[in-house]
Amino acid sequence: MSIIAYTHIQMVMFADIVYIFKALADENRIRILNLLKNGELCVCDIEAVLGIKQSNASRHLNRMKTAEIIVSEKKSQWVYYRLNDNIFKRFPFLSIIVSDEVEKISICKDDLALLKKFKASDRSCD
Amino acid sequence: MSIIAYTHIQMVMFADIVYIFKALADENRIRILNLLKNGELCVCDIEAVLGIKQSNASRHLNRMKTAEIIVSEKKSQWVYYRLNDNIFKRFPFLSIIVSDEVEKISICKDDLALLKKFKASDRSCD
DNA sequence: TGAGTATATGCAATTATACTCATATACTAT
DNA sequence: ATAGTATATGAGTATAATTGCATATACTCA
Repeated sequence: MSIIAYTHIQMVMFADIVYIFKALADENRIRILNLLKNGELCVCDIEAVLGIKQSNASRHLNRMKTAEIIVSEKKSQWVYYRLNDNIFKRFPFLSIIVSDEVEKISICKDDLALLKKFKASDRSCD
Repeated sequence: MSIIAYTHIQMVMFADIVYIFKALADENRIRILNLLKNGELCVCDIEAVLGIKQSNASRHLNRMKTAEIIVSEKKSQWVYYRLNDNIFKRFPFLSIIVSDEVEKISICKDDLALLKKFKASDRSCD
């Protein structure tokens, strides 16, 4: 690895960071990030816990995927979404939000309990 | 001070945090926060550095004031805006954004240079 | 008091966002 | 192949956000 690699400073484009804040500026999407902090989930999990329409859940996930906050992986008929480790390393404040701030929100706590219940039920896909 | 004060856990309402993200989800407002990190400024400073209309600057400032990210103080005919220390203590990720992330954005560096030049000129109000 | 300056705000136009319904696509299992 | 399930997406609607212009308000200074 050349010395240039060590002296390289990663500039952030406005588009990147403003787009990230836009992605965070929605109650449903914060709730989704909260759900994803313990591992990957498919669209139907999120749809069920948040109590929103499938198309709506899919669009929120896509918005965060475009902002590179989450990534997706198709496994047979399901698409699993998870937090994008790379962006969390690049923007450390994101980790604080997902680990600390979300803890303070009561709906988010409820969501985690509901997710656990849903995962244990026979309505979950796995 | 009673023991209750020490055991009190501050819950965060969704409205609060989502509103903060909405306030951050705009290029002009991020640029304003960058300008304010070294101290208070009046509306005309911001208007000049960002090259936006006065009414627009005023509205962006008001949006962040409503989200409690900044506070204002009237001094004779000027209104000075500055970062709200309280909210930065309450939401530590805000400090990271304003100190670290904004550093990586080239327009923000340019803005600081422009602000310095503007403040030294005779067009500045102080 | 009157002119000038700084800031806020009503109104209107434009654009962006969130949501739903209906449908398309992709995959599974019989 | 066919039916069923999971996900994505086009179209339409409703609401919110951004901006500029014009104007109102508040203050200063001569």
